[in-house]
Amino acid sequence: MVGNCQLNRYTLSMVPSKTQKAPSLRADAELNRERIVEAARELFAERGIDVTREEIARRAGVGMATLKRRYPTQADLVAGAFEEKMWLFASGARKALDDPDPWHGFCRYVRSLCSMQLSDRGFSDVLTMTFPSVGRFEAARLQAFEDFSELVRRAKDAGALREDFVPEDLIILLMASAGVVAATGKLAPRSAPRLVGYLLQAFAAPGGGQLPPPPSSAQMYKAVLRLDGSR
Amino acid sequence: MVGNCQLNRYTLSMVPSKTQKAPSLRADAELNRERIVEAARELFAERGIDVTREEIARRAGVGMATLKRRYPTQADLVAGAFEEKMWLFASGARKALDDPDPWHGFCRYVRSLCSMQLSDRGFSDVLTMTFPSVGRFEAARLQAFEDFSELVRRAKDAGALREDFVPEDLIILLMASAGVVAATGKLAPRSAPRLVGYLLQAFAAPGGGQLPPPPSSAQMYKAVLRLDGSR
DNA sequence: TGTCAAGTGGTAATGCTCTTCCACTTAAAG
DNA sequence: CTTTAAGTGGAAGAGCATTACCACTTGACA
Repeated sequence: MVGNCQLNRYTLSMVPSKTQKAPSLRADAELNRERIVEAARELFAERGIDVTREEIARRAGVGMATLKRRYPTQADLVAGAFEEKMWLFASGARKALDDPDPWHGFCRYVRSLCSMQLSDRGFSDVLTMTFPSVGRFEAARLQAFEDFSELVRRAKDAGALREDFVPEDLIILLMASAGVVAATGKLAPRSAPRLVGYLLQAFAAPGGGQLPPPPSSAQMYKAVLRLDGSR
Repeated sequence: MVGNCQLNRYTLSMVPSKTQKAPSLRADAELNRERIVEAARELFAERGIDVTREEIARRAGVGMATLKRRYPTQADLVAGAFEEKMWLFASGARKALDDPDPWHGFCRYVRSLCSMQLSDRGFSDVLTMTFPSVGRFEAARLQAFEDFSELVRRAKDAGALREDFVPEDLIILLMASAGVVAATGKLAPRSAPRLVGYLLQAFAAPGGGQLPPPPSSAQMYKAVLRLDGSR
């Protein structure tokens, strides 16, 4: 499932070379492929991974047939659009390990993931909910999970992270945050970080930590009712 | 479900009488209507509010035309299926106010909402995400929000709830929990309460509180990949 | 019991997206 | 420049869920 990589230091497989994916594609065809990926990234980021393929083709300026030829299914397209970002997600955990203060690295990493979710609804979907391209990202996911687990160990040893925290709690946090992002739409930048703030405080062994301010009551009300045209 | 019970306070508006909704419906037609609502409740609970209307008609044992006549849109159907539960949701906040210990009432209420989400995916959807029947439940929602706000005030006065908590944080919690429920499928009963446990601890002024145990790593892995046939 | 409007289910029509097919275009190699 | 296979867009077709229609059935009331 995890694939054949496994990367002593994931250098090679870390960045999947494009030639690997497109071994021999005519120049114009390759250009079209890139346009498609770009269009998919934009639309996924704006509206999540459920945008229609026709719309992607339209924005990319290609015909449906071309899209279909390059990326036969929605899952292929999602994989193509988010592969790099998944590795960014993974490399973030590795970078967090470099932080001399493991708890600081932990918080920074979690917050950075939340930011990624906020700036890209599609990525938020991919990380947690509705998973169309199952084994596609497993290498990256596993790598991130292993590094994060090590980070957890260190943060516990430093006495900053509660002992009963388990790495799977990160997944729960990502799902929770994704739920908030999906539900609050435009207001997400105000509410999702607040959730994360609460959770980081709950994860901390003693007390510490700052809590971001909440959105206003009226804003929240509109968000729930979707009166603001979100989603 | 909640029926015509409930609390002299908001007796009238609390329970929308069925005669109001169906002023004069032939006996057999009324029976069919009830069958539809029942079928919708079952299917919504199992698979969320996106089940196809055709399937609902099939389970109810009526034709599509009948369904359409009674409940022209999905939103009408959702409103019909969840109206009682929304009032249960609201009355829970009122009941929580009766608790002599406001913080205890607070926690119990929040946990009960989480339970409702767990036992009914559709209700989880209705409470937070994708909201098709906008102004339909607003009376109940508003009632719940007011009572909950009062509960928050008391819990703060008792020194049990942190001062910077705002009632809107409950909505964030519900959205977060809904995200976890939606994402983890069958595993939700193990993961959503853990999220709520963390959050309640974060909400508490000092420390206190129990944290439910997390699901196993393998389970979580399968949940994320949707290998368990969930959803 | 007879009447009839309310109520019913099947089916055809609509709308939306994805998929398939095919004649035309064009990059690339000799 | 010529050749040709890779690549292209549009249009037609298939699948699915919702909506509209219509001839038939049945509860309710006199």
